[in-house]
Amino acid sequence: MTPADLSQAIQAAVSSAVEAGELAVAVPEHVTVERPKNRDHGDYATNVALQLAKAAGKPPRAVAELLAERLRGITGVAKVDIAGPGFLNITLDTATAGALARTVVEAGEAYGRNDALKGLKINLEFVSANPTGPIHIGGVRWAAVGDSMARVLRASGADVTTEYYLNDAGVQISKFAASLQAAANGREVPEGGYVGEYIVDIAKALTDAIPGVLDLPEAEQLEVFRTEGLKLMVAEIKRSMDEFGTHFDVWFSEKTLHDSGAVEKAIERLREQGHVFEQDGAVFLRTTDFGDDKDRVLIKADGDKTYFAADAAYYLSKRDRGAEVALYMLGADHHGYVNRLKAISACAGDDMDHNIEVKIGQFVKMLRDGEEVRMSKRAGNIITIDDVVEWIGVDAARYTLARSSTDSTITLDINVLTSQTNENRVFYVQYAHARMSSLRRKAADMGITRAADYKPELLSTEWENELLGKLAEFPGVLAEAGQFRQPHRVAVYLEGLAAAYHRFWDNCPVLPKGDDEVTDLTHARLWLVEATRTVLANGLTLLGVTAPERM
RNA sequence: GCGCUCAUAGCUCAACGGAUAGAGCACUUGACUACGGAUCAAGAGGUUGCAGGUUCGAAUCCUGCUGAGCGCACCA
Repeated sequence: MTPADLSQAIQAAVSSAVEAGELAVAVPEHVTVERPKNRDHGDYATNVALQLAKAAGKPPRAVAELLAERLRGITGVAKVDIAGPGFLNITLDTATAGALARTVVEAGEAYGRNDALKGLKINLEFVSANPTGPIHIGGVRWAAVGDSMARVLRASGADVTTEYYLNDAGVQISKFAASLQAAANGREVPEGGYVGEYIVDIAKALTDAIPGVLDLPEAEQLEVFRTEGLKLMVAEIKRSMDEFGTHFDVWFSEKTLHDSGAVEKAIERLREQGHVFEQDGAVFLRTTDFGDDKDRVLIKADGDKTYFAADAAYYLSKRDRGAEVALYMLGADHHGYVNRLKAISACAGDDMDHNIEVKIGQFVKMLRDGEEVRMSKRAGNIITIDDVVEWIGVDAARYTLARSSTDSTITLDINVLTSQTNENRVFYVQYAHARMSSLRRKAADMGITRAADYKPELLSTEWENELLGKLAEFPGVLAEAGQFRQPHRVAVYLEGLAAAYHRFWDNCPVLPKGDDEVTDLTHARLWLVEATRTVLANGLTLLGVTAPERM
């Protein structure tokens, strides 16, 4: 019996009490069932009586009593207690709790998947760093979190399109091209241009690929550096992302929005909605109607479209392509954009509280030898995604970056992470998986296979009960991670699961020693181990981290 | 000046409005003739930045304050 099953059973109990006229409340849509921290509080606890008490006009404990009567009649429920202000503490019988292990093993990779977001079409945009340099550490955080986000959302049934927005039009690209040209000609990088090894590298790659480029007239030369340099840089970014295990379904070019007339069309559509006005020769969107602190220019007095106008066209493109929710993941330096982005949605006639979501992620600080390493894309002295992978590997990087809430700034100590000590929590989790894999190999060597006549009631120790409880939590954790858009919950969960397994390991021998017989308990524990291995592997996959058989 | 975000153990981080705020690291003390000791057990470590408010209950929600980061273009 999973917490979800129990939740439904409690809902049914509420309905029953309502129908019997004992409780005058609306049946709640969702009943919370959680694993109490304190084991004296049973296998599961619900606060539903506390929440219904006010509406019912009865003391919480009286409501709890009504429900407890009904819950005690459910098959598999061993005990129901009322505790504290009105919590219901529920204990399952051992066989019912243990049956979950087999359920998990049989579901395999599908265990944990749920329908919390079924049918929701989400466009998830992340990273989207300018293609004028390598992805830096902030982008790496988004690559890790965004990719996990996509996996988590899909596991909850959402239809997700991942997207990288390439700012391949405009002034920054011109500066990038000019910087390449300068480097190729051995000249000083122009004021405000890009410097760094990668500029020299790309310039060289470009002149190697197109030998006659330096003989062209300046203007033509610059154009070649612009188009070809951009291609090389984007290819670099794609390679880095690929090596990082991060996949984008769509690489969306800003330039195509301008070239196709999509920007003009977007402005027209916003005008039809009545939120566009003209002033001092420029065309504005009245974003202040929807919470922005000033109106935003779409077309400047000189006739040029702004970056903001392209943003509006891009949002509409996402919606036109079928996304019900446009989910943006932006760095903290872009938090000022949230209101204007949401206003675009509202100005287009959409629901700004539903059709658009903007997640802001805090910065990543890096320490080396106890001092902060400063990073500046434009200054050249940068920590790139490739550096991070080289230093700590994809698994440790993805796990470490994805295990914290994006609301938190995180500090990564390069010395610690390069030393590969067990401070990298990913090792703790992966080690648990390696141990289970080892156990599986060992069992196979001994000729032991899991018996079909699984006897779940034999899993009766506190360590087995705790581990089973953890396994049962997984689908709920996944659903919450999806609903709250917080993939880090998966990592936090996995650490708890790994800890529960390590404790089980220390207290519950699985395989027979010496000449001991293979017993039903051996088989039952093998089911439990395999179930745990399955969930650990499923969770690690959601984070884009490998589940090693050996370490 | 205005706005957004953040503030939890010495450090790095958790905690759908729920019961005694949890992990890891570091520190102290134990457990290897058991399937992988990259593990486990025990101990110590907190006025959840400060002050009010909302309620059965607040780290969580509201207000004010303090501190930090970031943002406030007819730039991209």
